[in-house]
Amino acid sequence: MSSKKKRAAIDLSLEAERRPEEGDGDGETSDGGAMAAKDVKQGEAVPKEETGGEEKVVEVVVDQGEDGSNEEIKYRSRQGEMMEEDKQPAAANDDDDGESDGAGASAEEKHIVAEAAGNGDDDGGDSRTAMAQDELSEMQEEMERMKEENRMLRRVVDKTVRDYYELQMKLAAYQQQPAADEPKETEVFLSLGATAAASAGSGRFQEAKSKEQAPARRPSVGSDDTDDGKEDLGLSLSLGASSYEEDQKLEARHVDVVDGSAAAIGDGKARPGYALLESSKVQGAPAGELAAAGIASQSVNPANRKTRVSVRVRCAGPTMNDGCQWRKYGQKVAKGNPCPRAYYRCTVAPGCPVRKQVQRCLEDMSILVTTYEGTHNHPLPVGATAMASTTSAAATFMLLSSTSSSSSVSDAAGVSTVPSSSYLSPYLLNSASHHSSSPLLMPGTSGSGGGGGMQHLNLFGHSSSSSLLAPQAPGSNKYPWSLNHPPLGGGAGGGLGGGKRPFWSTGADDKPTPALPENVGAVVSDPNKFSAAIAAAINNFMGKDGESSSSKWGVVESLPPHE
DNA sequence: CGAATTTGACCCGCGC
DNA sequence: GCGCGGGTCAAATTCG
Repeated sequence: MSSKKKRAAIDLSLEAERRPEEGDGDGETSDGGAMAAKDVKQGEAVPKEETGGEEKVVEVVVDQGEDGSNEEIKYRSRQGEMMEEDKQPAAANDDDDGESDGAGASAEEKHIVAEAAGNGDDDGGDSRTAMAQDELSEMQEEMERMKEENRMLRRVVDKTVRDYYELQMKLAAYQQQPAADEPKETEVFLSLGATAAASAGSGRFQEAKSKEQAPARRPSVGSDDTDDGKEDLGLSLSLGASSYEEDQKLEARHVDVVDGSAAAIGDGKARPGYALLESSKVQGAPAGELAAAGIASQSVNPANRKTRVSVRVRCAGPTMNDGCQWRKYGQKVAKGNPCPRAYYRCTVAPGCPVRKQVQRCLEDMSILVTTYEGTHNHPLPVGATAMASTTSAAATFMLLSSTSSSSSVSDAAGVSTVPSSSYLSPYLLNSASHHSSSPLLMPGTSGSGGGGGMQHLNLFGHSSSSSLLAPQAPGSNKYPWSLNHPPLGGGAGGGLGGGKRPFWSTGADDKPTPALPENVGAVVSDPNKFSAAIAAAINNFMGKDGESSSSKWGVVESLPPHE
């Protein structure tokens, strides 16, 4: 009856810092505010679950400086209220600083005293000793004053901190209220990256959702229309989990790696053909592999789980190199997006049920949206494993973050180490179906208001404009990928598996990549780099308040295929 | 010649 | 019940 659904989506975005000169783009952005087909799709899919569900959204926006350092962090509730980044850590630090300052003062004082005494002993002159003593007393007085001042300051700080906590609690309570009322759907949206990018990204998500959701739900994010121009590109990973408690329909989790410019794909639609994730099938990968992937074998969850992992990557090739071998078995133009959607099947192992859909993002044609479904019944190539591991971790991290967000969003930053991501291991991993039993996940879904919800986290790097991978073939085809392109290794050639065809990822050798920044590199082309990029994003995110290393955001890029 | 891709047709679920 | 749209199948075609 009550087809309750838990849905959690986490979106992690790695935004590539782009150079202005690369921004010439090819006018791909011409599609303006048009919604990406996948967005539409998502929008279509979500409605079933979200109709009537009230959403709670907490958005974390991290502004990044040009160098990628985080300059500003804000939490934004769904209702649009925005409060300054919880200075909790900062406040604590201030407090500590204050104490340490005090300690430092005392130490200094002692030092001075000792020095004065030493001088006196050395010189032995009365007058000089008297002068020293006068000086000393003066300094002591000053010290006293400073101490007093320090105490006052500390009181002020304490009070401020208390006030802050109070406000935070109030906010949390306020945010939880709606969730309690309508536990069906909760959504946490976290974005990291340039404000513009983040808001743009969230905007897109909203855009996608607004399809089926009440428009009023996300007032805070606005102007989706302006997103197009931003072209914040990069890699984002979003993880979503949805469980249909109704009968054994299926519980789906999907991790989307989405760039900020596009919405997550996930359509939670239950399709018959999705019965790919029976845990029983989880057997192919050797333990070592699983371990490497950060997957701990675990209690199998009763079948009926579908895993969907959506990866969005700026990629010029027909597909991104995920380390697996794929064979194209179909292509179709989805409504709302002129770019055809290609269907691939994993050919690494004969009976592997894993499939993937690849489609260009309408908003930014340079972005490739790859959605994986199912679980491999065979050991994964190293590259695929790496990606699986990373995306899993990212997803897990997101979940954890969002989980804690219900009480205190700031905790998200504290979730630095995400141990086993097994439960989320949807991405290409055999054990994809284990996730649900994860204790970590549970609190997230159930705790956040009883129904689970949608969580979104975006890690955006700085976004500038224009696509990194500018138009490959300037005269010929505006969107070469939108046409039936020769394989280029993308579909079936796939990478590490030792496919016959060289993957385009390595095509860098063949063809000089136009305007590709060295640091950008073909991350996507190399699954390891890809995962590294995600990891970097996560690390960056976690270390945001620390001296956020100006480390560049991972740039998920793929080199254009050689033609 | 075998393998992979293309592409139109078919199937199925969902909304109206 | 019908139409729409997404996903899959399989014959035809292309490529190495």
